[in-house]
Amino acid sequence: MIRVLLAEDQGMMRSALALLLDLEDDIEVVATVTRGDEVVPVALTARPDVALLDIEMPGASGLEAAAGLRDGLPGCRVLILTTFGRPGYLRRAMEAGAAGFLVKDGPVEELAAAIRRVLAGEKVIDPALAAAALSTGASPLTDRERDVLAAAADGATISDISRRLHLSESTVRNYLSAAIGKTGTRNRIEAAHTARHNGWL
Amino acid sequence: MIRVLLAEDQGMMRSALALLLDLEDDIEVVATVTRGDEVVPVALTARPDVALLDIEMPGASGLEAAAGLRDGLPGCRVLILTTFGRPGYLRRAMEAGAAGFLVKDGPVEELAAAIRRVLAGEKVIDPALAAAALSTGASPLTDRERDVLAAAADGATISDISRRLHLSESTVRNYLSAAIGKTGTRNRIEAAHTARHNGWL
DNA sequence: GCACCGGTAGGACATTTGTCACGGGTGGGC
DNA sequence: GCCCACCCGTGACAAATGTCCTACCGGTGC
Repeated sequence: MIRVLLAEDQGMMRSALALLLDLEDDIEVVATVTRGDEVVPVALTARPDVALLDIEMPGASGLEAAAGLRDGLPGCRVLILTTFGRPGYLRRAMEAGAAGFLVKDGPVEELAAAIRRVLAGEKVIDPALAAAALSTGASPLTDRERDVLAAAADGATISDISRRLHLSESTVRNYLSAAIGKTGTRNRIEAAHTARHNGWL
Repeated sequence: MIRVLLAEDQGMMRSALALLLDLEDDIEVVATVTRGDEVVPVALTARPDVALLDIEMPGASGLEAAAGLRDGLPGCRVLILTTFGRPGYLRRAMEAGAAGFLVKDGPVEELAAAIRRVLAGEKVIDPALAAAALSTGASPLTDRERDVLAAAADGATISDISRRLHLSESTVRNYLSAAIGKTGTRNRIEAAHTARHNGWL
């Protein structure tokens, strides 16, 4: 039996996946969690062979959880399952030691198949997505530029950001300008859009 | 047997729900579609008793599809199933003649139960959500304000919007200013956030 | 040692954005 | 007929935003 840990915050998706996976006779869902920060502690006692992680979760992202698992439970394979096939997500998933990356499109049968394949040591990645990740390249944003852009993306003004990040207003303007330039856009809103689209936020 | 039409664009969710519903012995999924604009045509031949509609779909939203069904196939009950419990969504769903409104949290068992209840003529609505919808109130935005804010939300500048909507730049500024005022926010980004959060876009 | 990059900051400047006061037009409700 | 809401527009003004240049500091790589 393949022991699976399932991390997914959306209730209906979580229970549907758990039910479907349990229908497979070689797969057993040994634990389900709803928050990213519960993944590692629960995995340490449940000892899954494969962890199926959503990315967008409260507490911690699936990518952070993947990195935590690599350190805390190295034998456990990580399979990322996400709504958004953003190039940056795939890149970061691989850097966090994930063995596979699936998007929540495509049929459910893919899922069980992917679980068996990562357990056999294979890497499971959508080829089209891999190509997109390679062509898009790594994020051009520095850490600070990312922070500032993320803050600006939810409506903060320059002075809000400067207070929130303990920077001078001039510095914030410089970072924002740099982020806009590097993303090839015309203002902070477009910059935030393309950064999000590419998984750079 | 309860005949169900399932409209959901996300592949894994769609097939998972279809499978789970078919496991119930009094429910039969007679059609699945992936786009909002396929709902009515398919329903006219498949003749479902209940239509289970996602809101965010390509082609047309589930809310538009619900209105189409009310006109084209009045006997069919509509059950909206969505990720976001936005007050405005619930309000618009009811106005479009929906019999129920479920969020994709909570267990899958709720789903089959809700289907049976709407077929029995009941309205199925999360009480907490109903309270939020009532307290938030209807959208204060006029049609034009909504259009302009929506355009601004994805990075368009004033002159972009004026060209896209065939308005003068001054007019666009006035509408944006009005939208910012009515949402009680400080700039277009915050205005877009709260409008989206409340389901006004 | 030196070049380079990232973080931080200031100043000057043009552009964009947001506000306000005002006007006109249209259509619906009482 | 009158009022009101919505549509569309102008002009002026203040505030925020975006760009560019300069500068200093610490670390990293050669």
